[in-house]
Amino acid sequence: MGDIAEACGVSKMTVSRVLRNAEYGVSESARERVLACAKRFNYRPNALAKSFAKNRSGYLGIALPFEGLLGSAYFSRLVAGLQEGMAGSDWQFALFDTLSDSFNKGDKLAGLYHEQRVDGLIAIAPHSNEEYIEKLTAEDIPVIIAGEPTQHQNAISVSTDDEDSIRFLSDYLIARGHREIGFVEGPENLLSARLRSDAFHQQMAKHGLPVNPNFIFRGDYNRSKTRDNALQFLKMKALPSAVIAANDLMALGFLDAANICGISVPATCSVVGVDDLDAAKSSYPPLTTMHQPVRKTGEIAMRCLIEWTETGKKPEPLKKLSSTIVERASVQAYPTHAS
Amino acid sequence: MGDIAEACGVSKMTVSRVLRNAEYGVSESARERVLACAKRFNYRPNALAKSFAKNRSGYLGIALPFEGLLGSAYFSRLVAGLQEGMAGSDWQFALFDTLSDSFNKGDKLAGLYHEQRVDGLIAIAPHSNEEYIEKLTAEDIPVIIAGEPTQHQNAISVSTDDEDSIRFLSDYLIARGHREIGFVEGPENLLSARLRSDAFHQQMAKHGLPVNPNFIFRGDYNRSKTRDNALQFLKMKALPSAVIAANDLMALGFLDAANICGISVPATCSVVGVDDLDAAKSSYPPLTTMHQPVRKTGEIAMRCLIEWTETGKKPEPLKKLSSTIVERASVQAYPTHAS
DNA sequence: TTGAAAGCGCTACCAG
DNA sequence: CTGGTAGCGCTTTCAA
Repeated sequence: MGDIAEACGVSKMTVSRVLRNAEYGVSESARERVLACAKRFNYRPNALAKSFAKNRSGYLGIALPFEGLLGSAYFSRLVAGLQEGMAGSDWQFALFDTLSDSFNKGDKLAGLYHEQRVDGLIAIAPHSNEEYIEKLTAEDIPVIIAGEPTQHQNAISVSTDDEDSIRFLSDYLIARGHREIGFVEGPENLLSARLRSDAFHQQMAKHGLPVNPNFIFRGDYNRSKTRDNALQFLKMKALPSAVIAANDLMALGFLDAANICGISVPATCSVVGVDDLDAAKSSYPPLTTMHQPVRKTGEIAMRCLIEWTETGKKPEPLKKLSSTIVERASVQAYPTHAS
Repeated sequence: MGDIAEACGVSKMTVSRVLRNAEYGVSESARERVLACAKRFNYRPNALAKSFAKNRSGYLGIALPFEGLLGSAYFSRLVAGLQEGMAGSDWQFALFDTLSDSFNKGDKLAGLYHEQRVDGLIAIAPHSNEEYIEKLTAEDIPVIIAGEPTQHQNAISVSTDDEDSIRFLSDYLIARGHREIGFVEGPENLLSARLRSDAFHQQMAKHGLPVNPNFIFRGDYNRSKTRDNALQFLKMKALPSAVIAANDLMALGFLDAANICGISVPATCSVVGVDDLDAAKSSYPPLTTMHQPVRKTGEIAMRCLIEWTETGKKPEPLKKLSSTIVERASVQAYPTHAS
């Protein structure tokens, strides 16, 4: 930078101003000269020096459990949103695994911030409210939880509204004449799965409809496991006219089983899921499901985070985005064999 | 750091030495005092300052097309390897999308390096030999291509050996009495897909076996597309006794179709794939496939990159890792109806 | 074994 | 509108 100042016969300051795109405080002629010179010298601003001087790393961290999440459609959608939310800005992504260094996750992540490796964090932990959130929040580190509502006091989160999806789906099927409705459960130890299950039972109760325990089975958010369980389930003499799966993966597993058994969906039994995975578009038959605005979640989370790190002002604590139904071909309205 | 030097009655230098874990050049007593003091002060080294002084960002970039790859099992496996390769080191991951900023990918990535935002790059571009590789290589930027062999001169890559997998699979089926073998093709525009296809034809020719064009169809590395095409395919009166899918996703799609049609795998038709996705373990029936050492690929790539950035010595140009078969339940040996 | 000094490349702050 | 000066927190170099 000194070189180019010298070559142009101006001070480093002027050069700095021009290069920083400061719109004021520099004459046009000087600006042009400097710009030309910079190009000639093939000048590259040094991000390290800049970071150091401004006391900002320029990196925003994404913290998530690599195993399981990194390869999921959910992650890629969320990141697409994060990207969108940071479009046009000069921030960069850093990536951290909350599983490694598990012995001291809180310290690790907090350290990242204190050591100025990142200026803020997005925590993706849809599967549990990890304890590290508490520590980060307590230390006033800019961190936003994406994808899961959290019970932590003062923590900021942006998520989709799981319970609402299930309620909607229950109403949807009931409105279409279904009375006997089955449910495929997610893993017991996951908050979101419990929330979904509760919402189903509540909504059935609200409509005065009984829940037949035979029509409930576990799939653990897993396609092949659900398939295997459904293979048993479908042997029952009396089937429900519809089944709600707590997520798409399980709905897909149910379809796999139905195809193997030669049971027709939706003629014999309707199926709905939650998530709207890419695969739900092209399943056999295409799956009616709740589209979760995961991408939007990421976008909002990122905007909040940037706002927070740039202004220092902590945003509102919680946002829940609601889902919308995508009607495809796995639901039969007014089934003739409905009880 | 000054504070703690003062408090201990030593110089900043001594403190620096202690904190850097320099094994020599400092007395035990001084070391202990400094360490204690640092703990008391809750001292945090500032990574920014360190980076600046050492002229290293501490970040290694992973460049990939977010869309399509970010949510894939392939990506997560590769990253697991990268992580392994960087275990114990002080490097961090940065993440860049080769699709955004597509207008000037080369410049963008090169810029990242020149601006010192990253000290090296892993390029994951299994689907094409992007032009930006050329630019990076020409500028002697430490970049390693993971997952795909490359034709670029001087570029360094670590990849799995696709052709070898297909050759092995062909031999494997032939050795088990199969004579009429079908093939599910990947997308035409992908190098790896063409390579796999060529390998199949070559190997059949080598054994003096004809390839029936009716037994070849396209799946484009896509599960549901393959399912739909296979649904047609399986209507043929004469089927091959085995089918090789150029990847697991397509093998899975083929299984979907077989299940829907009620065609028994492997009794009627055997199926094999390439990749060994998680889903291949639990498909119906479980899939016999080639396990690609994707994780290993990542690990080696990362080790090479670190070596390169730390020593400045460019590693050997190309490594190909070979695959091993995982025998499950989708192949029938010595089918009775083989021609 | 220790310490003093210089400097990494940039920005902030205050003068002119 | 412009330029000087003073750091940012660490490492490197050299001298004691």
